[in-house]
Amino acid sequence: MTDSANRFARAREKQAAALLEDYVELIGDLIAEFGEARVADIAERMGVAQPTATKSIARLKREGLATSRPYRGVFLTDAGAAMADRVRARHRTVVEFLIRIGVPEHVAELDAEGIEHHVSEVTLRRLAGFLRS
Amino acid sequence: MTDSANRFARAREKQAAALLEDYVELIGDLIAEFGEARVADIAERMGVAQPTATKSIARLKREGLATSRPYRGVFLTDAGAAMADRVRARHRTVVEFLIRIGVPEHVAELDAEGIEHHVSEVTLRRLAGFLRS
DNA sequence: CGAAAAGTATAGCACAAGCTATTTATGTAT
DNA sequence: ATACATAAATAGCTTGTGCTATACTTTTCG
Repeated sequence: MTDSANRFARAREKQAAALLEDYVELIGDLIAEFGEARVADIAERMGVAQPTATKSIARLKREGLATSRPYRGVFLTDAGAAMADRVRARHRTVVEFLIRIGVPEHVAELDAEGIEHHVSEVTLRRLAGFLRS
Repeated sequence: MTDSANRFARAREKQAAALLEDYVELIGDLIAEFGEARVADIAERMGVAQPTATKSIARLKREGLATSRPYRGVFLTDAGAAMADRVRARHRTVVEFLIRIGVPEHVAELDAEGIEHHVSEVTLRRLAGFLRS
């Protein structure tokens, strides 16, 4: 296995986790904002059709991150809520960092959405350290 | 369409382009290094099975980035070569930037592999500016 | 209370990217 | 020159994420 093969394999794994992270964070946001997370709202905010959201939520449930009952809202498990907190904090750090180095806020938000999922713990600490300096 | 829906949609598009970028850059590297890019070498460096590489190369050809003849090597079109140059430069900038803020080189390489595809032109210029300061 | 509207689920399709197993072509060496 | 080894292509499967169309609940309102 070459070094580059390992890099690519790791990037593929991160990518597979990215969608789950986005859904979990969004569900957490909706619950905080409205007290519940409806499938229709999740779909709208994710920018996908409603059945697509339903299918992804099924995957969240399979992975133990969320629960739901038919025709009722979606809820996060403890694991899901912990992931949501972690993801939200990382997202904020990345956005603030980009803004700090001079990226317009609007662009920072766009870029962060893709970048954040590939920022390791080590790099995240460096970004946070930079923000404090 | 909500703002967040747009962010997610854009991130999805970037992701779809990411694999093509990686292949094109790698093919460029192999040609520079060995004078040709063989499917087997591409597969090994990408960390995928050979038929997976063949399939992705078919997509590159469909999108006008590469050419190939059966049982012969893979070559980049002008568009492909231009993309390879652009991607390689961006990759270097992201890695160097991470190293500059204190991320260990090894981690910088790993993280950059995922991050680079989501760095916009605007952000790239900021990163380059930071490196010059 | 019952009908319309809204929300959710299900069915079924497409495509990308991964895999293994197999076939086909090329290149090499006896 | 043929046989063997290597390389590439093809067949066919899986999973994830997207879609539209349709069916089924639930809620709301006259």
